[in-house]
Amino acid sequence: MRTLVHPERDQLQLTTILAALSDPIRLRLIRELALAGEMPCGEFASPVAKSTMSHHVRTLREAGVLRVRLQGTQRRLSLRSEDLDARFPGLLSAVLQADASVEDSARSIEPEPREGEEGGMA
Amino acid sequence: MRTLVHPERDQLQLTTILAALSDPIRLRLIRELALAGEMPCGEFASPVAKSTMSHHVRTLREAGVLRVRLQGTQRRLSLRSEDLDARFPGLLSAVLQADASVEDSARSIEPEPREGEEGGMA
DNA sequence: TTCATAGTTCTATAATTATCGAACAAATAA
DNA sequence: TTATTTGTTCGATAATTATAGAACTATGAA
Repeated sequence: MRTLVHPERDQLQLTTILAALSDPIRLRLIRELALAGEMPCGEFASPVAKSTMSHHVRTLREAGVLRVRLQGTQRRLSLRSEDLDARFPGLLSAVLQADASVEDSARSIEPEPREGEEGGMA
Repeated sequence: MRTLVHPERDQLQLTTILAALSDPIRLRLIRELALAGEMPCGEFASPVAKSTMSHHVRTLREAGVLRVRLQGTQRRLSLRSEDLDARFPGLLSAVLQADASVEDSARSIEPEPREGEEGGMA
């Protein structure tokens, strides 16, 4: 129980990373991390239960988006910016710089309604 | 049955787009589109059924990643590069330029095994 | 009109995924 | 030692998603 599994840089998979980033809660976590540099898991205020948060952190870690460092009773999280930049140049910064206005916070509360298709066959 | 619904540029949502791009089949389609410019749905050789392909195209269209234009019996697809660039600068190009070596094609055939966690509590 | 082409929609199913609460585990403080 | 803090893991459930086949629709050609 000492080390956590993190994928190697050259094993990072684009689709896995995109999937990891496509969740509103995880995206918010990533953004806070980008600002804070390194922060403990629990510092992130989220509307979900502890076990759910644990699941999200695990998803991000296994995708290779962040690194988890054990320190005392807490796990300190940090973005794997260098690895991500090396393998997928520009991806992380594009995601971080993206306009976070309405959307993400909104989506985590209330998913947008499925648009009603207007047109018989399309 | 004339027009298809496409989200407006300013309604594009990052998480929705990332989710749309996180599927191996859809990612491959997007890459072909980026090369071919505009191409009919059916030109894309995929291992999935017609109805499944239709679902993927719809997902991409509703996310705002591509545009579908009706022409005769076929639907011509094209990337919404300008809209994407305007709203999320650098995102599409980062995804397109990403090393597509092993991973994506591989993942569509055989998903990578869930790594066995080694460590009691993490 | 009849047929072929291209794709959608419906229905169903299997697989993932998000979520939570309860029980557990490790490090540290009292 | 016992209790606290910080998080994980397990088991269950609900929601989403990928997939396919069958029936359907629209366009254009014979």
